[in-house]
Amino acid sequence: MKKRHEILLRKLSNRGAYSYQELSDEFDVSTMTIRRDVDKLASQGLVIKTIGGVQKADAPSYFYETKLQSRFLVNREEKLAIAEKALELVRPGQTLFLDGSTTCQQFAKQLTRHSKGLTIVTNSALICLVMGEGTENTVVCIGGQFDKNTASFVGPSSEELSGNFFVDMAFLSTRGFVTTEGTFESSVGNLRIKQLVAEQCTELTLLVDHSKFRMRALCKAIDISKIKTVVTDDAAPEEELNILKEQGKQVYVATSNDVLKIEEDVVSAS
Amino acid sequence: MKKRHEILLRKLSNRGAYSYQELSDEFDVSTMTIRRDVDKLASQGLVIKTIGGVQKADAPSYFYETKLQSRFLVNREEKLAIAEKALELVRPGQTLFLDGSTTCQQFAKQLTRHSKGLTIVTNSALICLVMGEGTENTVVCIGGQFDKNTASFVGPSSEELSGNFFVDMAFLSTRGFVTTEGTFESSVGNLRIKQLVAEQCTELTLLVDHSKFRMRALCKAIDISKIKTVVTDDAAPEEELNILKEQGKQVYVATSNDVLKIEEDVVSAS
DNA sequence: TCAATTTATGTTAATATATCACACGCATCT
DNA sequence: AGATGCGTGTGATATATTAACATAAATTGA
Repeated sequence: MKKRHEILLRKLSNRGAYSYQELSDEFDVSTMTIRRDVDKLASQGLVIKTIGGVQKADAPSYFYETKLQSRFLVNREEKLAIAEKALELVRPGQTLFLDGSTTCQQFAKQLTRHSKGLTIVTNSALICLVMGEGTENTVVCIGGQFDKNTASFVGPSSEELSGNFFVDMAFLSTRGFVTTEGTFESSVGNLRIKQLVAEQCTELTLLVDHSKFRMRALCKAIDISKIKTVVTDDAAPEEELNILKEQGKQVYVATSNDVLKIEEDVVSAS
Repeated sequence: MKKRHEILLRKLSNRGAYSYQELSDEFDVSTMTIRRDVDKLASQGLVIKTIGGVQKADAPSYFYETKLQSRFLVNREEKLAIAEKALELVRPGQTLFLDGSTTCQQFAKQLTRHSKGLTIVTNSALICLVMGEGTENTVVCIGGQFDKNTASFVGPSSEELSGNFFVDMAFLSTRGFVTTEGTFESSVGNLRIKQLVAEQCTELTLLVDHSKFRMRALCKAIDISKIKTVVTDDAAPEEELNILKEQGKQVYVATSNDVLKIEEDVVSAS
């Protein structure tokens, strides 16, 4: 590895992108030479060639999990809208629990931007990283066996530990939600932790996008009686929301700017 | 958000990059239209424009921590060489502890590729994610308060939990290493956990690049008597290695292909 | 030490790519 | 109907990329 290569990588880690011209001036070599440097680094995946310059290759590919990444994109706008709405529920100085769902990741991102002085308890590695960047909040993580599908910690030692935490508000997402019964999960891993958290929080808030309503899954997780508040998006079925209100639940409906369903055919055909 | 935009993002999450021509054919619109789509998405940071096409914006920026990222680049080749060498020490079925250092991250990456059936215990969120991707190993994480500088978990509850784990081999890195005394750390956060792990492992291996030798830091962490094996790179001072050998330590020296020091002046001047 | 070889670099011309400006079709609103 | 705004396609122009060649510097082997 050449000296210029090393320096270029370090420069990129400070500032995200440089033009060939800038680099040519700074290193005092021709743009052609810089181009050749960049070609080499790009072929190793260390940088990304852009038009007229070079950009840092953000995170090495192992920094994220592909399945999670794609799940992050499903109903992205609704999840963002729900996360923003949920911000209204948080009071200064509170202790919160967030599960490892992508909805809660969005929520964590919003919390990082708009709040400080909170204590966040989670069992998700990604939430820790999300909140780690420039946050003014304290983040506590429950350990345990790492589940790569959800990037969160599950199993006996998690459960033991989560039994020690008592939070003001728990924010949970779910796989399926039946308004007369409660929430459902399809994997037993997260089930137990969610149940423990539901037991030990003062208030339980459910973050559910419209696609979860009227869906059951393998196991019942949390009984409807434990849920105090529900935050969803404006595509959620009216009648279900009415059932919740009749039960005395607080219902928050977030309006997402642009709800566009994607024909799965088009995508899977590619 | 337009339908084409949504679909393009999902396509990119499956396959990393597309040319304008391909997209033009698939969507049956002109390349100009695709270019305009990509421009919009690029301005939102959702994709990256490349020459003749578009590439997915790997991880959202909050997926990684900037300081960590840059630390990852310091002595990168030496750390990689050390990580590869350390692979030789691992036996099938063992239980290992890895700390949150960048050297151990490299090691974790190598383990993911070259081993299976191991149980890895760590207090680092990044190691979990590193090993989560396609690993055949079990990963267990110690929870606790999240330290954003090292992306690892520290504090009382971590210490309590780490007291429950007994591993075959612990791989630790360090801030400073004096061959006649032991290792040194500059933050108290990781100190206690490293000490506990050192107590409770059958074998302790130190992964240190040459820059750590003869350096002290705020607190003494681990006494030299506890260390059984040292893995370092070929720029480590000979005499120090001899001192280790005289003490009966196992010493492994990794040869990095290309050791080039970078003048800090040049970098910091930028 | 010198010549031979490789490697790194700069210059130019060609090719490919990106951008701009304009015109068209289509929907919406008054 | 006419006006407005939006998305789109076409072609001209500007810019960037690549390839080919020439030169300079470093490396190698006798």
